[in-house]
Amino acid sequence: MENTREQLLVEAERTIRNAGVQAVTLGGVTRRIGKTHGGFYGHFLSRDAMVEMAIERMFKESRGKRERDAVEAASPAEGLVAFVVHYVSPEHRDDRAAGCPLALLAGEAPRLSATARELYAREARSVREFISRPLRARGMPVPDSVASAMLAEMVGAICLARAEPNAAESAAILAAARPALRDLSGLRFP
Amino acid sequence: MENTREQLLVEAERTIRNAGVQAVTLGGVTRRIGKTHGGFYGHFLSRDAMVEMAIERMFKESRGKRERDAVEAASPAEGLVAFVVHYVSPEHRDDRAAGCPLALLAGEAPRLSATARELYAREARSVREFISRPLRARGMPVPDSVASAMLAEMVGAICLARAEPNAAESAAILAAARPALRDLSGLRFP
DNA sequence: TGTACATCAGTGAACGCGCGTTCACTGATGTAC
DNA sequence: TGTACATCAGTGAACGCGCGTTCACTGATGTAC
Repeated sequence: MENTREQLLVEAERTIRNAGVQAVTLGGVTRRIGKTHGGFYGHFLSRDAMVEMAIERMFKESRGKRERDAVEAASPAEGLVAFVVHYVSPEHRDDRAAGCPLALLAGEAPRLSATARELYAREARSVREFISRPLRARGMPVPDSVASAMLAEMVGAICLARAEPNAAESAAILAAARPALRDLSGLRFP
Repeated sequence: MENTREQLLVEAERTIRNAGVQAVTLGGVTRRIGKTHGGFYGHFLSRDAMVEMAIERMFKESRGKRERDAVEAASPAEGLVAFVVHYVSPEHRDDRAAGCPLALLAGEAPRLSATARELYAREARSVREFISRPLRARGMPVPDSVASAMLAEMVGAICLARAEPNAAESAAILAAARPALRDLSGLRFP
C-alpha cells in the first residue's frame, strides 16, 4: 500500500519535529503507525532515505502553507506582516507540528546529509525572497540584506524562546523581536 | 588522577561542540583521551552527569572570555561593538571549538536536562545583560528589549550561516546581520 | 458460482554492532617498618 | 637502604538492550478458468 509509505513519512516527520532527526528509529516509527519493523524495506531503501524524504516533506509543506497564505492576503505587504507577526508568536513557538523547519532544524542542519542541507538552503532562500519581494516593491534600498537580517531575527528569537524554560522570559524574547522586525522592515505592525 | 577527569570533560565538550550532545559516547570520549571505558565511573556517576558538567564548562568558559574581553576594551560601548562584530564574523562561524554555546546548543536546548536548560537560560540572561548595559548607559529607551532582539539576530545569523553550504551565501547572511545590529543598537560599527 | 493459483504487503525471528553500565582484577605508586 | 603492604586509577571482559538490516514465511486479496 502506498498509504503505508505516506504514514511512515508523516510519522517520521512528526518525530523529527518533536524530538530531532536522531530520534527517528525504525522500530519506533513503524510501531507508532501500528506495523512491525520487518516490512520497512518494502517502502524505503534505508532509514536515512526515509529521513531525507521526511525532511523534504517538511519543507514542501512549509512552502505550500506560505504560498497559500500569500494568496489569501489583501496585499503582499500585509501578507508579509502576518507572516512575521505569526513567526515570532507564542503559538508558533509551541506549534512544533506545523512550525517553520528552518528554526526546527537550525541546530542540526550542519550535520545533515548534503542533500538535506541543500533542501534547507533552498528553503532559506525561498523565505528570504518571500520577505524581500514586498520590501523591494516599496522601494527599500537593500531588500535582500534586510530580508536576510529579518529571517535571522525570526529564527534566532524562536530558537531562544523555545530554549528558555521560564514562560515570562520566553514571551519577552518574542515580544522584543517584534519592534526590531518592525524597525528593520519599515512596515506597519499591528 | 583529577587530571583524567578534566581531560574527559574537555573531550566531552569538544564532542558536543563539534557533533552535538548525542555524539558523546563513553567509548569514544575515553578512547580519544587514550584510556579504556572501564575506568569511567571512577570519575562520573553516569554519562549524563558528564554531559551536564561539560555543558556547564562550556558556559563558564564563554562567560570568562566575555568578561576578560570586556576588561580589555577601551569602553563598555567599544567592548560591545567588538563582541557583536566578532559574533557575526566568518571566524566565529567556523570556530566551533571556542564559539558561543548559545548558538551551538540552540537547536538541542529544548531537549536537554532541566539543569542544562537552566544553565542555558542563565547564560542567555548574562549575554543580554552584557549587551544592554552599555545601551542603557547611553540613554537608550528600552535597552533590555533591544538587547534581546540583538541576541536573537546574532544567534539566528550564525545558525543560518552555519547551515548554509554555499560559502558566498553564508558570508552574505553574516554581512546582512551587521547593519541590522548597527541600526538596532544605534552604535557606530567599524 | 466455485475452485486453483499468483501476488505482495506485512510478519517475526535472527544477525552483528555499539551503546551504557558493572565488576573482578592488575600494576604502578607511596608509605611503614 | 631494602622489603612488605595498602591504595587506587585504570583495564578488559561481560551484561542487557536497542539499533539498522535481512529474510523465509504468512495470509489476505484479486484474477483465471
